[in-house]
Amino acid sequence: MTAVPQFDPVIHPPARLQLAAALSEVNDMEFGRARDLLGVSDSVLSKHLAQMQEAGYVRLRKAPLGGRQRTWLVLTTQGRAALKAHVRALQDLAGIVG
Amino acid sequence: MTAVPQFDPVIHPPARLQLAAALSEVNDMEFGRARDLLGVSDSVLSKHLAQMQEAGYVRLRKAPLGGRQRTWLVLTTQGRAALKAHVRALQDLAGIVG
DNA sequence: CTGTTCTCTTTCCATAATGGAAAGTCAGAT
DNA sequence: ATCTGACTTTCCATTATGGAAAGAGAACAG
Repeated sequence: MTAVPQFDPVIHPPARLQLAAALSEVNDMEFGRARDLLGVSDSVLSKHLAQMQEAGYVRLRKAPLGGRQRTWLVLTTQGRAALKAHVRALQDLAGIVG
Repeated sequence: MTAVPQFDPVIHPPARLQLAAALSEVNDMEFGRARDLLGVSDSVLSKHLAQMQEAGYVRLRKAPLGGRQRTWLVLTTQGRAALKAHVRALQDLAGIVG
């Protein structure tokens, strides 16, 4: 047999996986809230977002809130599919049903 | 709410996750077979195994086969549980049922 | 209009992880 | 005693990840 199917390198790393998972449960999330949720610095979240955007998994909506500009993170359909595929791949791989 | 629950750093990296998954489907696997399955070099597999052993997820059984000594990899109960927990954590996180 | 503040981005580093090649180890074959 | 096969360990190079600090843009103060 060849190799085991690879996981999506964009979505697999813990921080990005957790972010995708968190975003999958809401319509959108504020940048600052996501940063606190992951427990990382602004710069780190920003860099992860850049990669996820490049892969088309996340979209950033900039809109004012309380006077100041805020950035809202939205998991795209593609990102949602990638997350789901990851979970499914893992289940298949592990042969775990429940 | 504090941060998102962390994934087990020992079992989360792709190579080790795939190895754990592969081992979860069999009673044991030969070192060489696992190496080919993952598509890595001897040294790399050996190093991953060292970490998984240290975590108690894998046990190595050295036994002769065809005259030469071979190493058999066995996923421990603990390793199996860790894999299962990982999958479940992911499911919970993603809120994906099917 | 200019300076300040808030909210991200980008740059600059430092550290850790991952991978391969090559050298090292060890048991069994010769 | 030596050689060979099957890992293991060491050495290096590359990449990833993280934070701090400097940048950039928008809105507000004055």
